[in-house]
Amino acid sequence: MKLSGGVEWALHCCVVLSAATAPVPAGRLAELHDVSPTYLAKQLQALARAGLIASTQGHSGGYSLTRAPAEITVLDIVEAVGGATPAFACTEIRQRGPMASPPSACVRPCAINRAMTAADDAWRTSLRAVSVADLAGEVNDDYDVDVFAGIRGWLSGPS
Amino acid sequence: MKLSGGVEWALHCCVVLSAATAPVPAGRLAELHDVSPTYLAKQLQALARAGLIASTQGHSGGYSLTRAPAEITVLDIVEAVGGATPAFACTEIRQRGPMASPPSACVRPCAINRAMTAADDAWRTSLRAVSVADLAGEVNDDYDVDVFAGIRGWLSGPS
DNA sequence: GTATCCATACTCGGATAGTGGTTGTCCGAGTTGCTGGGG
DNA sequence: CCCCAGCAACTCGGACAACCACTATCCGAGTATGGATAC
Repeated sequence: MKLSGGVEWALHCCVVLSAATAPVPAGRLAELHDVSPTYLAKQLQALARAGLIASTQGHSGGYSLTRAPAEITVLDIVEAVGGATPAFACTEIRQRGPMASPPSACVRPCAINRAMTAADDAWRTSLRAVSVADLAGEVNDDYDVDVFAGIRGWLSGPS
Repeated sequence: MKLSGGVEWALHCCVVLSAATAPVPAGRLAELHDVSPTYLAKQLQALARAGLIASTQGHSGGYSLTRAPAEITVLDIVEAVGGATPAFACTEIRQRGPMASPPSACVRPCAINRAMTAADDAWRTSLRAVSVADLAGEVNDDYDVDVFAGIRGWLSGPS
């Protein structure tokens, strides 16, 4: 039960992108967060494949959000990077072994599967309730200064 | 983002144990569910280490629940087998890189960590709301016959 | 007949290999912006 | 002065290894049962 560490990177990148005014290259994002540039590129590619961010090639290219920050939920990012398959996969144990239930009696998921799926839904619902815009607002509220103004300045700066 | 498959086995075993009247050996549980006996033993050991089930050694020994089925939640089992560490681990990215926040400004968790932790709490709350007794009741309601009477008979039967 | 002892077989428990997925890395394809020359 | 062709540098994208957790397995430690034996 472990979530891919790249999810955290992707979330931070999306928050930064929501404040950027121009496409940001993957290398610049990696430098800003002090993480492996090549591996971060992999996560950004996953986000691009999911349609959350768009890539601009060539000089002064990079990544930018495709939708308004308020229209991108944390769940979108987590599913794009970490995979959308539920954490729990029922293998239908009840249909195996000497006391196996006949398939005709297994029209609905078993009780264990229902409980795990309900928990998974609760998890997803909680993540769906938070948008990138919400995150950005909270980050700014946490500190007294305007963090994103500083980031914007650094992004447009040299090197 | 994948939950250990052994969690499903452990849940089924606990439901079966809630219906058993005598200790059940690990090998018998494995035969009932048609799974690897040695690997299932590992999961049962984890449950025993967590204090959810007790082992009786020697002839006619086996595993049995230590508490009433209503006092054992699904979360207890999931944490015992799959580990109790949260799925999301914040690495404090905000304190790294050229725009790092000073540690003095990081008294509370960052917004991303808060959102992920809230979702994790929702997941755990959902699992905590279901007990082994609830599962057993639902399983019986799903079928017309008394499933556990059959299982009890098979458990006391030969080979 | 009863109590004791012992051999047996059965149980769990931790230490030990194999495998898929996440982590980390690399180089090639494609596009943009700039520069220089020509009209 | 304006336009165009060429170049160079920068960007992403997918294909390629290394490490760790989950999967699967084995053999040793310990104990209750059952029977045989002595009283």
